Amino acid sequence: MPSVILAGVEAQHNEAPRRRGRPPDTKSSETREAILSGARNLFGERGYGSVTNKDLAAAAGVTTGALYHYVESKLDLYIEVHRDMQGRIYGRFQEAELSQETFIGKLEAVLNAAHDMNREDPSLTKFVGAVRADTRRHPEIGESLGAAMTDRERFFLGIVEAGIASGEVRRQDAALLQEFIRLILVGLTDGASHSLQRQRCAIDSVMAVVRGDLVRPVPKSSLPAQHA
Amino acid sequence: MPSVILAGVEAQHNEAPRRRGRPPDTKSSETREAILSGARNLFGERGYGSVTNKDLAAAAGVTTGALYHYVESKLDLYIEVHRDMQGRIYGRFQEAELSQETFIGKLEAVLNAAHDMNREDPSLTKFVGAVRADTRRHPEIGESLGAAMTDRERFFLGIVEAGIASGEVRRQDAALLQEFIRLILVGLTDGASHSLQRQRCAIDSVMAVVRGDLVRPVPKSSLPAQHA
Amino acid sequence: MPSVILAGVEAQHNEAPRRRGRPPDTKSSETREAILSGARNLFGERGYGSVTNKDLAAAAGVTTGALYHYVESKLDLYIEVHRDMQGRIYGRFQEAELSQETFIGKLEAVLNAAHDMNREDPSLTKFVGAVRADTRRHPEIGESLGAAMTDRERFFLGIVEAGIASGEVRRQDAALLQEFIRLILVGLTDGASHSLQRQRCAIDSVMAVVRGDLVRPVPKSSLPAQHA
Amino acid sequence: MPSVILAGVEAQHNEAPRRRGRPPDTKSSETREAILSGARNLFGERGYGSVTNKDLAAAAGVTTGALYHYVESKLDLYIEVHRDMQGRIYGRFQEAELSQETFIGKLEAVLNAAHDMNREDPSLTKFVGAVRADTRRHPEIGESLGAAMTDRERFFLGIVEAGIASGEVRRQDAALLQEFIRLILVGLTDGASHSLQRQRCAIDSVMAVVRGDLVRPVPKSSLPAQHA
DNA sequence: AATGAATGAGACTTCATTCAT
DNA sequence: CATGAATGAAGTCTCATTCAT
Repeated sequence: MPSVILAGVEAQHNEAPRRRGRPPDTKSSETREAILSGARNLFGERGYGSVTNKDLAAAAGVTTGALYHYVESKLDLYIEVHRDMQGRIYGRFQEAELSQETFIGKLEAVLNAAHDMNREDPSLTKFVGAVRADTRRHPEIGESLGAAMTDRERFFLGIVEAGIASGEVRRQDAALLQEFIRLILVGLTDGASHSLQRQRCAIDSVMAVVRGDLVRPVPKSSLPAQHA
Repeated sequence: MPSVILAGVEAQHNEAPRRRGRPPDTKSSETREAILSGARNLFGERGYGSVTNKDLAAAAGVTTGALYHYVESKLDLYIEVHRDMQGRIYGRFQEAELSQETFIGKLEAVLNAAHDMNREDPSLTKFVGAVRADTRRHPEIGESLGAAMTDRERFFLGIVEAGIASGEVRRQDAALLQEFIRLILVGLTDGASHSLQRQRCAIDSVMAVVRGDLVRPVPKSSLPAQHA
Repeated sequence: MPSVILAGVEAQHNEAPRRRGRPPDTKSSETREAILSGARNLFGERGYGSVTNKDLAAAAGVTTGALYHYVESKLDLYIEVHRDMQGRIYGRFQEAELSQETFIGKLEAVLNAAHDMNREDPSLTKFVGAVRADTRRHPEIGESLGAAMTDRERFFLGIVEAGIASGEVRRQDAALLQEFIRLILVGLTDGASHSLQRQRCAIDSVMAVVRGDLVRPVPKSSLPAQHA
Repeated sequence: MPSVILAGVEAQHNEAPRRRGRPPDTKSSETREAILSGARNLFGERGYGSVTNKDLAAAAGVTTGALYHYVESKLDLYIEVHRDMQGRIYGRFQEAELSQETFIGKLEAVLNAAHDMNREDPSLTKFVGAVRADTRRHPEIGESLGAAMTDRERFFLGIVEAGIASGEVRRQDAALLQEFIRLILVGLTDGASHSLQRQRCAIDSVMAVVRGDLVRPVPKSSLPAQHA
């Protein structure tokens, strides 16, 4: 997590007498952190177009002019937030995925990890949920994001492969399953992220359906009695 | 001069600057249709905030001022499009739902109906997909939409109830299942609506998973999934 | 006063069977009357700039397009109303003036006539009160009104002359007195016209002051006022 | 680049298109002063509705956007100008009033003070004269002005009371006299403020009439005025 | 590094007027 | 005579961005 970007200028003086060890976090890097964090929040909540530079500045506790010391434009800030977000998320996802061996296990582990992160910092999930719409509404974003967006695809493709290897999934169903995952991912971020409880419930429902626990097709006769 | 619906295409300009006053051969109802249709397209594609009055006027083949003969404001136009959309969709959905008796049958029939409608007029589905984000980004929309938004909930609750009656679903799973439906609906409209083929595939994947055909848990040696 | 307010719906048939004698007032002339009357009201209440053509049309029970059958423009309508107003007022004023012989008598008679007219049709007085401001705010009006505005001056100059003839006023005070009349006229139309009661009171106060009944300078120990 | 106050004069354009960003040597307080002053001028001359943002900006030597650094809206600017005006006027009025003891003395002192202020800065008086019409034409103004408008009433009520105390006025005539003052005030601001000379003359005429010097009723043979 | 005054482009909206019907 | 759809110009306001300080 890169710390730097001191934009050439050193912090002019160290308030306190220099202590040993790690040099003090420059004020600059704190401001940068505040800007990114505030932006993630606002973008996630209201989307790129509805957030003004003034909002962004206020959320970071600076003025609009100051923003331009840290980013080149509002668009650039959005891209920065996106990059930062991806770094945070995929580490956790990878870790979760590796802890399990079956498709179902990996899927559940990853969804749980996503939920944990949502609990720790909801702005992250909300931002992810906003990206799709923003990309469609503001073509500049899609262009600037470029390849960054296919990472997710690759990641979940890996999980599907694990399911094939374990025998849970037939090779010919891979494409279908991947589509399904894409689908629930959209639902989980765009739709269910604004309430922790709701997201928890949604994840559980997905896992139940995937396990075949939620719906049992009635075999022959149309309306039989309740099953046990 | 309606005719259009070329949405966004400036069209080939009848070089001569239009005279003032009422153009020949206009029919109010056609223009109104052109405005609604163009707006549905644009809103669905780029969202409320990114579509300008100029865009809307151009898509309907009129000037921005003319818009205000038909609606009171841009917001009002959005609401109008929404109302129109609901009328179109729910008739079809109800019809589809009634044609089947099981939960799975009803679900599939409704999703297929949605897909058919998407094929007939993609702007409808795209608009539906845009509404959620727009509502979050522009509070005025949520306020004006009011109760109109809960209709969907009620409709799908009915389907779940049918599943309980038929024995496919346990009563205690109703809430979970409803959450699942919400989820895939979001995924199907927000995420998969921009490509017919993709949406078809997504619907199939959902039905396959729901039927238990897509994933078969390996019975014996599966590592237990941890839970946060 | 014009039947109407059916806004858009034609009177389908002339209720009563045609009577003999004078040909019926064409609908046209009734409409014209309605337009002038409605305009006088609106202009008097809100001023030229704040009244829209739509307001004017609605007040007359027609559509904006119809307005242009009767006047050439909004400005033209204003001028028309003004001309109509002057015709109505100065007949009454002249009559009142001629009924008295002294300056005080004439002044009171005229102010009373003004008050009577205000009672009969307040829109007239309100319109008069609005003209000054409108003229200043919209130079086109002043230009179109042209000489029409000096009529008032001439009229009141005549009354002052009568005061000189009767011995109530010294010739060298003529200019001063005319200025005074101008002043109270402004006050009586611009300021006091919106409440009949108030206008009555204002007129009485003016007459009382002019008669010397309202304020009696204290003869002996008054600090001399500075300034001429 | 403020400096100006040329109100309405486009000034001689420094041919080169202005660069973006903050111009050199700006002082916020000067610009604010220029905006208020220019607005007072324009509003006073043409009224709220006829003055555009572009006019206001040009009069202050800035662009329309810059206006919104200082006020929240055109309406807000109007209110601000009004507040500023009241502050300036009532100090002077109070001072003038306290310098005299009789009703006539106080009245003359106050009117003279008004005239002096008109000479020093005519925009002030013109603005006062415009307020009544603006309030009637634009209800928002009346609402925003709120209590600020009754101050004048209170002030002149005080002068009338002084007249009662000094014996110049009978208690039962108080209401009548107050109405008279209201009347001449309207006449003096709305009607006579656009020419210094005229206003001087109008004030003199009022004082002469109040003193009983201008009109002497002919004692014996006066025809009685009729009354409606 | 930070401020905040200022710009300029463009958004939404209103309105007098025109004109085919 | 009357309608009302439509125009086009103008008005109020917003906002990303720049730049002197």
